[in-house]
Amino acid sequence: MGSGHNEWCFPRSGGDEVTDGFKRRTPSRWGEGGVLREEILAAAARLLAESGREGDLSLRAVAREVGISAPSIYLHFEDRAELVSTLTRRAYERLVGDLRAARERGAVDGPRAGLRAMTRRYCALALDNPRLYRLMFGIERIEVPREELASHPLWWVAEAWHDAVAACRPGAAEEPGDRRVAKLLWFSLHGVVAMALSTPFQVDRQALEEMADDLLDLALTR
Amino acid sequence: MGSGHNEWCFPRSGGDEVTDGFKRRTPSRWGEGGVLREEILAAAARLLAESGREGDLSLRAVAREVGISAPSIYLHFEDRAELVSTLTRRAYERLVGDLRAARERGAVDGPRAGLRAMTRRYCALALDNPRLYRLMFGIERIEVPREELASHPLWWVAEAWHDAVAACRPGAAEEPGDRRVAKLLWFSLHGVVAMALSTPFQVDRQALEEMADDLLDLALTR
DNA sequence: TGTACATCAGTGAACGCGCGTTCACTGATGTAC
DNA sequence: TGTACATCAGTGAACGCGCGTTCACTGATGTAC
Repeated sequence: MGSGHNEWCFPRSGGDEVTDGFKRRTPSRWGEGGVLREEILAAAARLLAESGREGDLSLRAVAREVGISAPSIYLHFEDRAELVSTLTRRAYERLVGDLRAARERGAVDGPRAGLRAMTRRYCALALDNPRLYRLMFGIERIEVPREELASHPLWWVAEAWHDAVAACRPGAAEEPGDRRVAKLLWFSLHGVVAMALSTPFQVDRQALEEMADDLLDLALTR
Repeated sequence: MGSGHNEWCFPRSGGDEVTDGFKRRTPSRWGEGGVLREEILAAAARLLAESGREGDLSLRAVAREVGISAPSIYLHFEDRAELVSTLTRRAYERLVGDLRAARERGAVDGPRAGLRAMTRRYCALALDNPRLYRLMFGIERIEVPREELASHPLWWVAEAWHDAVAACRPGAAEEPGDRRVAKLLWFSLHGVVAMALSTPFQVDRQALEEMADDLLDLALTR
């Protein structure tokens, strides 16, 4: 179904099942404890991608998926909350990186082509990683704690959009206008994507991209 | 904070605490069992409005809120799922009714004013009932069972938008165009509203309405 | 009008479950002398 | 080179919790005769 290269989850390691006789995971070498930390994050990402929302992601399930005991997770994360927040933060980082890279590639044909490429990439990533998209934008947390407001990773995403939009509107000086347009474009795009994911309306990849193109035209025209 | 008339939740009955000595709820009269059913739904709506997502809404909490024992709920609902689905279905019904009513009131100044009124109402309802809005549109269920697809209440909402948009574009004949525009408008509006609710970006009522107006202009222009 | 009985609305106690987290432990890997 | 010890990575058993659901019950309200 998917072309594959858009997927953010990690392949299962797989070799472990063969050595089923071992009860214990052979401990990492000294100083290599970090390896397990990554395995845990990968397993959590896999579970999330396969089914469920953040709320359904349990420490015990993650431990099962990795093949370790549940308490082992506490060697690498303070608690469940830290695991989840690490997962989300990485998702945002990766998203922003991907968006910027896509824009850069597209921008060889001009800033507008760059923005368009970014828009398409956004759609593709959302369609290919629906649960991860929901984790980031699914209105999971209606109230964000005050102290997180300023440093919230969503601002990085906002910046990426702003940069891409500003490049298309060289009528400089009026920066607030750029911000406004960028917000409108991104938010609208989010709406289209979110509705496409929540499914009753069948929106295939092509229809989604058409709507995205429409939005882009509307936002930049006039 | 809120003006009040937009809120969909129900006031707590309140009198019960006084008669704290009673252990048992005095049973309803014969044939009046339905009363408790409504109380249960109201309590569930209240809990949902005050905090939490659908997943956090537990039968036991609802029972506590109503002041009855947990098993009593089974006299009125098959199981938890039926309670929740009843709640959601009503939310959709109410939403559609409200949107149509708002449009009708606004339409005395023409179809476009009607659509505009509907748009504003949509924003207001979402802002005043964020959890309920999330219950309806929060991408809670990424995969909807096939058999629910055709009869999903979201289609009612889609119809309401389509009707309102079609009235503004008397260039009849091209019905697919209307559908397309209606979808784009609604989905975009959803995106703006959803982002406003998920908070890191402070979008107040006025900013939200401005963005909504922009979307309306963009969707209907050209 | 009185009495036996059916019906209805609601209850307390208990079930088994998976969860996050804590605790005292095991055993391999490294270091000091 | 050998031995005692510190350190590190990971574990099994147990805790208390709230949950959805089932069960046999209670007691008031109505009906039949």
